[in-house]
Amino acid sequence: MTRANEAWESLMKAYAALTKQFNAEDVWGELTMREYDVLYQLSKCDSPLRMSELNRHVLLSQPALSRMVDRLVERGYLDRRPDPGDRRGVRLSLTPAGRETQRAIGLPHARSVTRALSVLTPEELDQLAAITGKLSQSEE
Amino acid sequence: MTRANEAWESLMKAYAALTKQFNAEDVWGELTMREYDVLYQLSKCDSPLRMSELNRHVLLSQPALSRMVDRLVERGYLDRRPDPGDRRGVRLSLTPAGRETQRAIGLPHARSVTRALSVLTPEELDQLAAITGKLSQSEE
DNA sequence: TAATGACTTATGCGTTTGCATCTATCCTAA
DNA sequence: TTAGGATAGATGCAAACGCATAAGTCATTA
Repeated sequence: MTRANEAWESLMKAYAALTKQFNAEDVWGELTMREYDVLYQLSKCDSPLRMSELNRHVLLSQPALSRMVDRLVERGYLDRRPDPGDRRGVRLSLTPAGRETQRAIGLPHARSVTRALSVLTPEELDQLAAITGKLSQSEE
Repeated sequence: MTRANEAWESLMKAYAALTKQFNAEDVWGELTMREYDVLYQLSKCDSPLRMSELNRHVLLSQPALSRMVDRLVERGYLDRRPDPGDRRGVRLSLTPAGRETQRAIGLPHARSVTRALSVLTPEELDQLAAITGKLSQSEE
């Protein structure tokens, strides 16, 4: 077992443990965690996002994301309109209700995250962010 | 945005990017990545594992795991038998075919992992393993 | 400008998932 | 010993998923 494999296994284990814990918390309201993730990704952009771009940040297949967006539009959280510059594509953004819902869930969830990671020192948090940042960057 | 939240987001992003990359590689044969994970977890234990114990290591709901085990038993990868000490429970282990399949997939996959994490120095790999280890430990 | 191939999103379809619940067994204490 | 609650795993069912592919648009080149 190489160092790299141990590190990856440990990362997966931490991801699974934390994800399960966050999922079990009673903060998600009318959304699933995956749906919240879509709203969160959109909340970070002020200009509308392309489906394909959003798909890069979400752990879902393209068809699954397409249908999840369907449902979120239907339910009034998302605005989907044709991209004027490229008629193949769409531009996605949060509706006011979507933004509101994202905030309402994001606040308590952010507190859970802070609490769960409070076993790490500030230095360790910085190291973790730096190292994982390096990993996702190398994929592009 | 606190340090903790930045670290968690960066961890999620790295997990998503790497998972997608590994999933796209042509090493999984007749298994999905999730199924492989079950076989891998079992390959690490020499004594049979309880379903509930296995469930702690896998990112699946209890019913979903129960049925996935069903299918893996059906397909000849897993052996499921009643636990003699607790008649509510079952004891899961790999069949020879299951062990063989796990190895056949595990080898090339481990190489992919090594390659993907080769952007990190040995020190960074150790730090990553230590920090994420601390995170999953604090959940127990 | 017409043809070819790449790209973006949507849809058909069979499989898998999660939630709620059920059954069976275990454990504790009256 | 037996009633009540906890725990382990399985099952019914609707919702969501991934794979393969379709439909529409763009970009290149002949």
